[in-house]
Amino acid sequence: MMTIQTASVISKFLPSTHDHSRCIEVALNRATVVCDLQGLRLTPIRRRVLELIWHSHAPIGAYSILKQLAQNGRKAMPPTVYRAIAFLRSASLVHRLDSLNAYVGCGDPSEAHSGQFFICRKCDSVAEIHDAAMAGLLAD
Amino acid sequence: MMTIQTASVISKFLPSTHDHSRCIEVALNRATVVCDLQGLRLTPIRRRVLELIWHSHAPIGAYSILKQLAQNGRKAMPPTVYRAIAFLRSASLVHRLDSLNAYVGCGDPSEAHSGQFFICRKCDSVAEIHDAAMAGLLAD
DNA sequence: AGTGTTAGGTTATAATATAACATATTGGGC
DNA sequence: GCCCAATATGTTATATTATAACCTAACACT
Repeated sequence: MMTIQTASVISKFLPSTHDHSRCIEVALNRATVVCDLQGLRLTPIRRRVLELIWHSHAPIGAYSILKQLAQNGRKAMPPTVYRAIAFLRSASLVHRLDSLNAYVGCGDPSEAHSGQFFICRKCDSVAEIHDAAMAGLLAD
Repeated sequence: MMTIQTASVISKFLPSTHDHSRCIEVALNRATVVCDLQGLRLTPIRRRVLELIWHSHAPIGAYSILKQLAQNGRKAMPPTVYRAIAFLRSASLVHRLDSLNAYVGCGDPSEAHSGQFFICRKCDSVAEIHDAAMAGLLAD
């Protein structure tokens, strides 16, 4: 038996009543700042994809993003979306949820990290935690 | 900040020198017992797929299993493999590693469980742990 | 303006997984 | 042993997710 500690909550489940437009606004503003600071280019496509991912706290699939991009007049193909996702992930603005083949906005893009997620089966909403001490097991 | 505890090691990384034929043998024997006890049918296809998954401690993809099944005279199609995998997973004999779209034998099929995995980037080998207390976060 | 770098467009295809329906095999009651 | 219902497998087609490869456009810097 071993012990794992020091997990911190990055984002919690929010009540369905929360003002989500505020979440989107905050996320986009943060993204702008993060990219500015790091000399990254948050182009219109990348910004739009991030906005679509933040449409809710539920993870969204790449082809769902693609459909919505296409609706807005743009004709978009898969590489467009996957490139935007790759960029956003590399900037820690978005995480991939492997178990769902889907993507979700990161609540704390201040620095690169990998976290763990809890996915609500009722509302599909996601909470993120970060555990800094798991490496302990690797000593075995 | 919150604390998560009580993670137990289900299977460790093994030295590359270990007698892997023994691992396969043990896994197949355990599978026979587990299925017997639960009234599950470990058919030749299912047994063969389990054996292929246990070919090493590295996770293996469904289509890789498929190719190897096909080599042995059987002509196999995707549903054959996916059904066998579904059965083995339902019996906790195999786990899916979402991040790799791949499957790995379970070191402790004694009862249903979901675990966490560490994947060695050098040898692709997998170690499994189980954490019983993560539900604490859900109280939020 | 010229040029090297990064971003995006376009076409095609790879890799993973399942739907839907047909056939075969199995285990259990009689 | 025979039949039936349930389970397992075969077969065909297609859905879903993701990337390769190559080309053009926009940008940033001199």
